[in-house]
Amino acid sequence: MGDPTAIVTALDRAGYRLTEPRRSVAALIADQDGHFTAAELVRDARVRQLGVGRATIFRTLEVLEDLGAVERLDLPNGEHAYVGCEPAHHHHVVCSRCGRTDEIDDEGLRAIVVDVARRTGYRVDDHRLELFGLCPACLAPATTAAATA
Amino acid sequence: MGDPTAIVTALDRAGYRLTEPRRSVAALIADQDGHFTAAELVRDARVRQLGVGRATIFRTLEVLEDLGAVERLDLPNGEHAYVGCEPAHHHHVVCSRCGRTDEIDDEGLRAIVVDVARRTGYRVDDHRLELFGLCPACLAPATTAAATA
DNA sequence: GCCTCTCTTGAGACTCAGTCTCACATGTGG
DNA sequence: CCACATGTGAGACTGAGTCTCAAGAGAGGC
Repeated sequence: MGDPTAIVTALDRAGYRLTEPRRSVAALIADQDGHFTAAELVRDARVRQLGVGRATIFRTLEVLEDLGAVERLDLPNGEHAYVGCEPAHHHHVVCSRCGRTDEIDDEGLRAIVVDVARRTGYRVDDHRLELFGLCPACLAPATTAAATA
Repeated sequence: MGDPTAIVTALDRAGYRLTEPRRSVAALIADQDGHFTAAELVRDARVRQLGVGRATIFRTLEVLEDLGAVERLDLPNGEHAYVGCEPAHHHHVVCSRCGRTDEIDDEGLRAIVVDVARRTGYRVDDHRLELFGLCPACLAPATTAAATA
């Protein structure tokens, strides 16, 4: 599906070595649909016989998160998942059924943050917004079924 | 600090038995300042020699979360924490230094959710917003120090 | 007050994510 | 093409959270 190049160049630009395992992880991530967990990458790597160790996958994800090439989500069930994404501040809508994610921008939220800061007296440094629901594709059969029933 | 009664009555109303261990957990929670982790409750329980098992603490937290008497937070470092709170939909600002949390209401967010749904085509069923920063109390010495320096 | 029945509990085994260590391998700049 | 810092894999380790199961204890009925 995706193209690992963006991840690889991000690593390169940040001064990390372009090692074989890192390229493999980049390729695995580029191939994910929607969000994915570290465990899934580990499994995929094993299936494809890439010979990439567990520790390396965790380490690479950590690096990529620092670089903003990947973002971490906290799913409602408590799992930690990741999504490959553009390195700019933004948020995600996550499909609870198929795991697809879309990025949403920050706009309206900024006003809320400012307002909350004013009302509570906190200095707000960081925030996280995650929306969960059904994506259009998963929604379609549901509505059709409802109409048919 | 807090009063465990609210938690106890919430359990009662929902038809759960008011057992000694549950009362203990309610008391522990009421005594927490700001957010707390399951591990902290376990430690506190051991320190106070309450004789409440680990499993019970996890189970009670789960029940209380269902009842909305407690809400789960995902801290930026990946830890799962809880806050005792009113059983109504809302969000939290969390102090990164002292762990204090304040509730913030939903208002402005609703508009964002609707807007995102319209633009992405998702049906948004659930959302989570968490703000992180410094509370007024932790902010005060920082600004004072800055002014002095 | 006490009995019974069901819900709840504690201990500890278990699972699984994530981290750490350390000897070995490999990019990269010179 | 060499040297050496950086990165890697195996596997031990940690700690959160779950599960099981026999034993314990609320709560309603008598």
